[in-house]
Amino acid sequence: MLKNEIISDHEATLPHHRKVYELLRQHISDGVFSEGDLLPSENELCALHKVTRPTIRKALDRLANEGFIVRHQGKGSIVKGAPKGVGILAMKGTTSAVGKENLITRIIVKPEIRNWSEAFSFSLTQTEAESGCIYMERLRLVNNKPVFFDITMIPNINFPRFTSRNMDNKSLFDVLRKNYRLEVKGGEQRILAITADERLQKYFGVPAGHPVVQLNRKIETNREGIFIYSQVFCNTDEFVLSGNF
Amino acid sequence: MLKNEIISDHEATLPHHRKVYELLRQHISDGVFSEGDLLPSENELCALHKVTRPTIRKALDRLANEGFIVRHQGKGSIVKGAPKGVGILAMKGTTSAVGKENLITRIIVKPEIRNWSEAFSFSLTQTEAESGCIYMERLRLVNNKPVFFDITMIPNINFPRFTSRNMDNKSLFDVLRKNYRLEVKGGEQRILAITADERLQKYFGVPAGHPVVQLNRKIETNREGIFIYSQVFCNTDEFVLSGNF
DNA sequence: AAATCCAACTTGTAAATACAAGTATTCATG
DNA sequence: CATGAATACTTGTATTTACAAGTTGGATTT
Repeated sequence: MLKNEIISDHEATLPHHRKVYELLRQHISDGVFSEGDLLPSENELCALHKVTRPTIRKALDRLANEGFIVRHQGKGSIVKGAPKGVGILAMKGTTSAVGKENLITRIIVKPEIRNWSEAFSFSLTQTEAESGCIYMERLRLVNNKPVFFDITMIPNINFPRFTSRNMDNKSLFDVLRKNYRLEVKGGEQRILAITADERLQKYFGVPAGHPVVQLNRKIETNREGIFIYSQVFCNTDEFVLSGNF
Repeated sequence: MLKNEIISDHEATLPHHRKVYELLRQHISDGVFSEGDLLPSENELCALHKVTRPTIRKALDRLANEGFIVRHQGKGSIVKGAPKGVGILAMKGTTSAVGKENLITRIIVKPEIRNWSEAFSFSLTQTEAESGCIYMERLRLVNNKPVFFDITMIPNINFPRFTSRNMDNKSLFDVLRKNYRLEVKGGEQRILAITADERLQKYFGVPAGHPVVQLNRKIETNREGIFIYSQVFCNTDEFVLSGNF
């Protein structure tokens, strides 16, 4: 395995099945394979990545489990497209389809170390309360219209260079997964309807009394006792929150 | 493998890893193992079920993935307890815990055969549109305060005596599952915030302009092409919509 | 007595192999 | 030409073997 020696640190330590998973997932997301396409057969992937079938199958197992592909015995693995919203609500236009190119993220408060003020309506564990948190605020615009305003808080446990990372176009979860091996598993969410306060009126450009969806989420990760807390406000005038379950 | 020969048909056809999974899952649900317990080690399970480690690991993989257990390298697999809510939003009080005894369902419109007016924001398949639908409206009260108002529409495909069933205290899904073998799998939901119209003002006892969560859901079933459509309005003043994902 | 090391666990990764079962194509036969 | 059988794929299941890596507890040493 000469090749591994020249690969950067955090990638070299990834097990093979994981690397194959990441690559295929990337390719599906990037559209190298599109919906309905037949993935290369397991044996072809074996030859490609120079690993054995159990290793490839482990990668495909996960892709199938997460809804990226559907496997058919005797036929092959068919690309399903987007991941099943892992409970993370995606947005869906009521008028026209919205591609990724129309989504702009504007950072209101860049990631910075803070003390926990509160975790919305959720209670913190002691270890979380003791360490500070990384705090950020973002505004998401679709077709140049502000739709989401979200506040995210992550326990401050050894994320080197995190606050200096450029988060503009990357998904926060992607950064955490690829660079820090922090994987989102699931969580709890609470939904309520409120009327826009002054700040939301300003961000969304809506009058007082305008109804807004508020979403409080406590998201589990693969690290024991580490949760990501996020509060999302959504102006559902033109775009509704949409998700699979 | 003498043992397998005397096992009933549908169990005999299950692969080993699946049988081990089902058994362990049952044992966790039944409390044979309780939360925090250490599961038997993989090698012990191998000996117990007379299979090899990869087979056992495949069963444990799934249990871990579904949240029944958490695995720790060098330590063992720890029982986590209940399965995660499958995304169906339950309600959670902001003030005090709410038991089931405080939930009352009031039927506004008893199940009746109608033509499809519309499936909220979802599009209907042709077969659905051709057959009529079973329509019902319900109001749910928690501690005698109205919290949910929901409209449910089900394709009218051979549900004998359905419209004459008493739905007062039974869950709609339970009736469908037990009497008609129609099982709910998952689905798509769209969430938006609105202000209460006259009807909701009346039902919820709120003033005009009051924010309300609206939930449009298209729910998949085990029967191909058969979906249940439901529209839920929720007054989140005292109770918020809460769910796991 | 306390600290250290080591051995005996645990789960994680990976290979090589074999056969079963489902699907699609090809080719021979009617 | 149409039908059906053979065959060359595909994924599914399962074993065997080997070593890596994390955890625990006991024995040894200081």
